[in-house]
Amino acid sequence: MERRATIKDVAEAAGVGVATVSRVLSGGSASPQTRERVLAAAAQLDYRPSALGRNLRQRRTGGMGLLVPDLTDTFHAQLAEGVLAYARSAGEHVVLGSTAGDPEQESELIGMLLEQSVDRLIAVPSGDEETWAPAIRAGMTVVFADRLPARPSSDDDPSTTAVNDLMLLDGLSSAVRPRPLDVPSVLADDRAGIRTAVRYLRGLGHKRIAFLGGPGHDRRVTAFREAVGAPVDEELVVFGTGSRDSAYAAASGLFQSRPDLSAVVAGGNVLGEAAVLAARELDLRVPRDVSLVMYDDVPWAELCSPPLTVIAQPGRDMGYRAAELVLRSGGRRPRGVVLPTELIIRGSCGPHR
Amino acid sequence: MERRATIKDVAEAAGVGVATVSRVLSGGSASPQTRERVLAAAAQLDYRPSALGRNLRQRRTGGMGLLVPDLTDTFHAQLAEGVLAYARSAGEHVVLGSTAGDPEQESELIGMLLEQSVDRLIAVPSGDEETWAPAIRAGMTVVFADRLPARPSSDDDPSTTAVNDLMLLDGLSSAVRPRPLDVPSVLADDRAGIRTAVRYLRGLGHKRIAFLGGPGHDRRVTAFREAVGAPVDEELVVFGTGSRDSAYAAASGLFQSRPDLSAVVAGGNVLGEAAVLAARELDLRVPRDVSLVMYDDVPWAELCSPPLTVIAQPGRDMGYRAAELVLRSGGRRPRGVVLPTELIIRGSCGPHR
DNA sequence: CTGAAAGCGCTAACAA
DNA sequence: TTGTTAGCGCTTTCAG
Repeated sequence: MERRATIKDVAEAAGVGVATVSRVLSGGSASPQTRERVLAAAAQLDYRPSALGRNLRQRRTGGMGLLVPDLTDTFHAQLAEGVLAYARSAGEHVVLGSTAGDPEQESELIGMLLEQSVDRLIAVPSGDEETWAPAIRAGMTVVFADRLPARPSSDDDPSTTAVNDLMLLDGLSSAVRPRPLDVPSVLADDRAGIRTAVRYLRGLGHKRIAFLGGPGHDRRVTAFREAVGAPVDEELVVFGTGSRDSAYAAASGLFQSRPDLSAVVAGGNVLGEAAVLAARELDLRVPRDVSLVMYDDVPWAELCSPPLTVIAQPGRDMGYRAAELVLRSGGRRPRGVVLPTELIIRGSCGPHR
Repeated sequence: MERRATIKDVAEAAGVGVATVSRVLSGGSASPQTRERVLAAAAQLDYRPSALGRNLRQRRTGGMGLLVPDLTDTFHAQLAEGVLAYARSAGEHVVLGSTAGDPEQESELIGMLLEQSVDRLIAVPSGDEETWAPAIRAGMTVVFADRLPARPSSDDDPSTTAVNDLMLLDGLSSAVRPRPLDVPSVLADDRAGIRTAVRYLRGLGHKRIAFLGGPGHDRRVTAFREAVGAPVDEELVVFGTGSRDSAYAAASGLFQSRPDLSAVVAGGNVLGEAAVLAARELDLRVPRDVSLVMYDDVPWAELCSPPLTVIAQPGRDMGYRAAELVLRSGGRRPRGVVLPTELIIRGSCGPHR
């Protein structure tokens, strides 16, 4: 690798000082002729400013980090494409990490980004607020996408609720709970999406509607409970851990333990996939025996027979907006964004029989 | 963002010189007690060495770049997951770019990586060898995955074939063609995969087998032609440009213009998707009216009715191996790797009728 | 075994 | 408008 030209080389070639080169190249003021000469010299030497020097000087790497649980989940891929699209238009780079939904890996990746001085980060979080506190404390600009980190359970670690004698108690509550992270986010309107789906199924005559959830689907479950109304049949609310296998296990278990259910709402495309597979395996026909609506619109939803009715969320847009937020938050702390979902009716839901 | 501790802070706290801290932290030699004190001070200050300083000093950013055409193509997502997995295990980071199959964007991204001094790059290339020459010349270690850049067409630019009077002609051929890029690669055994698929279809009695290709599928088309044997019915070999729309158009056009075809081999999962959609739209039943085998095994292949027969290539492994290659090529120029494919027979192929 | 010092390439004061 | 200079945080000779 032959040494690349440095700013010094350009300065010499143009017969000016390095500062002038820097100025010209970053659009500062300079006399037309100086500018001309610098530009010529730079072109001549095929000069490309090194981000290394600049980064060190400015104590920060440009670009942004992007942390998702799993790229083979098409929704995350869509989100990533959105982020990349905005980043490209802004001339910034993206450092990608995939966490497998594991808070520990997430922490490590945050640490890695910190080490690289990447101080902007978009994440589909897996860990809870405790996982994320270090990043915030370190001064990273963080934007959450698709979901928020869980509040740490208040009785998780009793020792933290013990009175610390150096701590100024404001006498409000005995359980001292940190206040929620103040981080902007780009979310889909899960509540509306789920509600619409449940109402749709209700309108079709379904009474026993199940919810198949995964990690990070808390807001969706809550919306589901709310939409079906009390009393909620808790056996009809089941969870996988994020992997395709566990999603399949959850779906299959659900179908087998509650053959009386007539519809299921899958909280994400991996769970929807599992539901279709499990139903087929158990010889349940969709929608004859069971109606299915899946969160996430993905290209293959249309390939199923029948094509899947879905709650579409704009994955790509969400990524795009998140990147926009994380790059343009100039000191301000913009509040998050909630994007609309849409119920796309295809063929996987039928009347209750 | 409160200033992070620097190596200097640690040195002071430990009462040693910065060089000593550097040595201890990178496993150099030091007396046990010195080491102890440095480690203690570092822990105490929560010191994390900044990659910025190190990078500048070593004139290179660690990590690697990864360029793929489109992450929502599940194969690329699998590949990316493989790369990320190896990178994580090696403690390296990954800068991701998506090119949309556009050589120009690819060039820009290469430029961006060069600017960041990322000198290792894994790519599913879209541009031809000319696009890639700059990266190689700049001294990047590149590894191609899934496919190789096309050789530039020799009659592309007639001026390059003119005799340059400063050029030493070795008198071999009049058309001076640059020799192929010497870049290691991780490929699937396309030839075997396609051949197996074609033989399988032949065995089922199919005579008019079509190939639905996309950008970068040259090796697959060649294998296809070879497998079906001369004379090849050229109307049965059609291409999309990479987008889902164009894939659909190609598939639909193929089915409509040649209703006599009885089987199609899709060169990638996006094309397979398009074929399924187009067939359904035209009321062609799979496999009754047309048999389909798709390159790439993706989770949704099993969701189709009937489940798709596929030529599986190990996307994740390919990414993993590529990352391994790009990181461990210590000066050596390892030859590439070819991984086996597997024909997974599901339900989308039937006997010719 | 350890420390002092010289940069890596760049930008931002500060002077001229 | 320009040039000079002082670092950013780190590694790495080179002396001691």
